[in-house]
Amino acid sequence: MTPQRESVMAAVTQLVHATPDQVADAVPGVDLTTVYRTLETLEHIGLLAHTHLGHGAPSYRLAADDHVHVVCHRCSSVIDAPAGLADQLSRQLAEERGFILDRSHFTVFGTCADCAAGSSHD
Amino acid sequence: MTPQRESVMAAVTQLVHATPDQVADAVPGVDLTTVYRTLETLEHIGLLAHTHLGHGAPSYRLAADDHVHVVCHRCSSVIDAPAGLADQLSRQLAEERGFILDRSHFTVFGTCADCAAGSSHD
DNA sequence: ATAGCTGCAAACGGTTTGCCTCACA
DNA sequence: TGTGAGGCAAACCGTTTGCAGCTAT
Repeated sequence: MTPQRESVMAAVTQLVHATPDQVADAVPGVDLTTVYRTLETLEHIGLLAHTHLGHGAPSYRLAADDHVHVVCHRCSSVIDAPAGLADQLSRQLAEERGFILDRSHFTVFGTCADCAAGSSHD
Repeated sequence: MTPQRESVMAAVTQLVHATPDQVADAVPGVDLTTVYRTLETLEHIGLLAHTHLGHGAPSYRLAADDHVHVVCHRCSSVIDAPAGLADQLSRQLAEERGFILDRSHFTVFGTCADCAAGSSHD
């Protein structure tokens, strides 16, 4: 655990969800390359997890923070839902196909209630 | 419907799942930029849909081909599962949160049976 | 004439690579 | 003194933008 790694962990902890770019901004003095390499390392040893919350950069968070993501692609809001939301699907995939769902990577897209209500704009 | 658009539709139909790059390879003489713009247009008018099957480029397919994707991130295999797989989750999100799940964009990740069995590597 | 589509080239965002340096076992 | 971590710059991939030419109203 180098100082840079401690800083990156601290930044992700504080930001809850963070792209590599956001992490780099939060840890001035640490090179962006180092941020990428560090995020990868920390994920590999199981401290962090990432998922894709949209078209851009991936979002990192603490692996211990076990929840799934529900993203509105109209307003881009991200809802953190309890991990249990994926349980039934997870069970079904396991039973029918022996497939082990990775919940940490689980994100679904759609239209949130607010956007569905005021569904004027595209 | 220009000739280029017909070609792109034909290519996606034939490839089943195709990245913009793969489409461009399948339609020589059509510029990559045109492929991007055409895929976007065809998606907008409801003929195509795309989802993200991994870290790289998005994958386009016919919108009429209504299924969800299950991806093994160990061997990168893509399983096309019936759209019904998402029904329970879809219902739950609608009831609890008024969230309308977009099935065309639905992809889940995990470890397939084969990789889970021979789980030596990585 | 006008509007929309195409091609080409350049810009762009996000990420990775190569290489050289430094710190510490 | 050798191994791993960090910094910097350049390459890289996928995508978008600007612009000019073409085609079919």
